[in-house]
Amino acid sequence: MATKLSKSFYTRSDVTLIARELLGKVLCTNIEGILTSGIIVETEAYSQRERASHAYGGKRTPRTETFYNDGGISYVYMCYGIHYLFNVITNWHHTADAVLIRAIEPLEGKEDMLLRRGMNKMTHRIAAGPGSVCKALGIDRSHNGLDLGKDIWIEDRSITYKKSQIIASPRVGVDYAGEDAKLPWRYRVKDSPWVSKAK
DNA sequence: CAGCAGATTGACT
DNA sequence: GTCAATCTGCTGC
Repeated sequence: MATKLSKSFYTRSDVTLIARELLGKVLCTNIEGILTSGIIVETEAYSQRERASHAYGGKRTPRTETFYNDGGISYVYMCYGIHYLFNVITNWHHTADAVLIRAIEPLEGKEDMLLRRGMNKMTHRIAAGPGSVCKALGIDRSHNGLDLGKDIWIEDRSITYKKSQIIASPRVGVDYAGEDAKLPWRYRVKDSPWVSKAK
């Protein structure tokens, strides 16, 4: 049984709750006629209340405009000039919260993921890490600010993890955020070989 | 308008 | 373990 998550899933106010609930959901893309999908096994929460977010303190710049929409749309941006990172905007249009998808376990379209990644056999690194996820699923800047539903969407296939299987830890790569860098807003599935390397 | 730093990755010493 | 790759958008002059 596969159901697309409804808008009301994303517009709730507790971004860390949404980040946790997204574990086990299935991220699907249909880009250039190629269907690929995978179970979300690692996420991070970002809120305008803390400095690690681009939209900290409600800051508005051309790049963060996407945050100020209702939940349920995509936020894709380029980092280090090389990698795309895929986020889901949550909360309502006055609050700039988002969940970063960091790792998936491939389901459909594995061959195409390998092709996009330039790999010839399936390894646990195929979509471990936010840049890798985007590359494997074919997500790029043109998918920024889209409603989740047509090219990119998330399904509930009744996969759930127990609380004891979900590990919360500090986020990586956000040291510049000072004290906020210590918030345990990174969530991953315990013992999953598909998550990115823990630091 | 120039300079800089970044929610990363993968190749190399 | 260390470091370069490479582009966008923000900050400051």
